[in-house]
Amino acid sequence: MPNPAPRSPLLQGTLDLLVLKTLARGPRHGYAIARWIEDATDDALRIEEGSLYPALYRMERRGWIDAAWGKSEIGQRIKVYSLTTAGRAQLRAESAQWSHFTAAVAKIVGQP
Amino acid sequence: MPNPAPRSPLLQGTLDLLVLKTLARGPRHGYAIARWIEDATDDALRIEEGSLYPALYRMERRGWIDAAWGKSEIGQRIKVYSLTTAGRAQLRAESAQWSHFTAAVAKIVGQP
DNA sequence: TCGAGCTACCTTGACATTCTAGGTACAGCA
DNA sequence: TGCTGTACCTAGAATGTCAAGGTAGCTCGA
Repeated sequence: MPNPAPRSPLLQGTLDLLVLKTLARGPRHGYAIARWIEDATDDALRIEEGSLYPALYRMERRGWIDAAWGKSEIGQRIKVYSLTTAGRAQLRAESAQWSHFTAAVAKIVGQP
Repeated sequence: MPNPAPRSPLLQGTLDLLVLKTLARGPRHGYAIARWIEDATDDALRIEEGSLYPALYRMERRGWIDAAWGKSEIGQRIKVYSLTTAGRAQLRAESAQWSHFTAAVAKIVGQP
């Protein structure tokens, strides 16, 4: 008896790349990063907060991003993230890896 | 102190698609599926046996593939997998999902 | 003034998947 | 005889994502 299929976790391993690339356009706070990615992809990519904040924490721990507390225009406390030099290198590496990977998948998937 | 980065798990969620697509070319046994994917991608994709066999078992349980014991040309016992009708539908669905997803990522990643 | 709704952050626990590292068995060959 | 390659399998650990909760403060309308 076939079990139902859960939604497939394609985002796995790509979230870091997306966040790094978003921060490459300039510093942003967490919530804004998620909103920007969703907007830029017409909601094709939805970033859950339960994935985002652990990811940001992880990347900070690895030295790819820096965090600084600040205030939004309306006075809310926000945590602003920016790319470090190591983060920039990581972005290049993950970018290359991503295109390498998709090219390989295309060799299998992209044919009759 | 920055921690080292482990290799990122890009394959996550894509293995099923790769296996389904491989089986769409005709029945194959597990080991041969892995070899074929590695060959077709010039070793860009490496399929570990510890990932492959659980994945095959999973997909069989979900009714996407059928398994049958057989013998290789040199008399080794092999387990030959083939796509079911449900598997063919799943392949179409995952294919569509994959191109949808990569297109969305490209919107973020693929620009200056 | 009270509450609803939004921004913004965070955490816990469950879950799925992959990988490492083992294991078995047998065939062919040196 | 022992090595290499084919072929299958599994246990345990690690990783990452998600659902679902929570906090706090601001704005705006009733």
